[in-house]
Amino acid sequence: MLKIGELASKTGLTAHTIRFYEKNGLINASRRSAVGYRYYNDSDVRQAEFVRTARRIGFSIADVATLLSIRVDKRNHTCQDVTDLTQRKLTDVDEKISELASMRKTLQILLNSCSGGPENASHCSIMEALDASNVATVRRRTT
Amino acid sequence: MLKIGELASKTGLTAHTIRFYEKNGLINASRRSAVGYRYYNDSDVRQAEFVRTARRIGFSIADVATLLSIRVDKRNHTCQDVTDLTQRKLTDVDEKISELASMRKTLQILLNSCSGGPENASHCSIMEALDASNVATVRRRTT
DNA sequence: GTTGACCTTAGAGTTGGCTCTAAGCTTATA
DNA sequence: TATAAGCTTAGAGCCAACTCTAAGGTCAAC
Repeated sequence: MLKIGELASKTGLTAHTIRFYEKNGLINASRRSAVGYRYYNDSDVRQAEFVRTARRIGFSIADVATLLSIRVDKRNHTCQDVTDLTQRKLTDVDEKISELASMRKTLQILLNSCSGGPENASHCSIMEALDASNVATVRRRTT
Repeated sequence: MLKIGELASKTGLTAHTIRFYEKNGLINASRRSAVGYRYYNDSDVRQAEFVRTARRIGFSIADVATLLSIRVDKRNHTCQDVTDLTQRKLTDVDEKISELASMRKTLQILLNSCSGGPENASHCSIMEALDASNVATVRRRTT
């Protein structure tokens, strides 16, 4: 049986985070000592690792709670329940990526438009583009 | 001279957001009526549009404040000041994209590993992969 | 028997960017 | 003149996921 600090170093979570996850129903200590210390058995450790893995992949705390509820009762859930959640997450991630890709593209265009040199910014094409309110009007440099 | 609601509909910001930006030094009303109504002139409107454009591209409020300080005093800033900020932002965006791309890859592998069918989740390969703590061990389906 | 590392709790603070509320005043329209 | 739409402020609330604090109790080692 591990104490919270031991679980922390084993999982790479902090003790604070473990308590926070407990408050959110993701991790629990199957035993408490007489004075209240948390003790984690092998099954608790596996659950904590499951949580950590799922969080790293990008599942939210609410998602992980759902995954755990499937995990404890696999026979009453289908593979589709799991893939649906995973697919939703993938769609979220794709949306975020495309927003960022759009920002990236604009930033890159801005950078290409400006020399970046030590001359003063009076005619800086990035500043002009931001002022134009229509960043699409920015041109690549040809010099 | 526009009132705050007019500026809001002109820029696509809300009046709340405009006041919030004012508190953060991004937008100001060059005139107040006797009873305190904000009035925006053309220059204020252009600044508000600049702010909106920069925010849409992904610059933070602090970044926009920096850009504005360059904007009001272009002669004492260089193109490099501007490109440095833009480059930093691009690097941030790239970092976020690569985190998301890594999540995306894992999610896609998980999805490929599981049929997603109506059978119960007892042998769901996604659940198994999350349990394995080593999601890299997951296999694509060959069926 | 004292030091120092570790544990407990409730609850507040952080980050960033809004978003909203309450309570009241002003202005435009019918 | 009545009503509705719009404006003012300070300040609270929201979101996610932590992160930290205060004030104290416990435990192992020397």
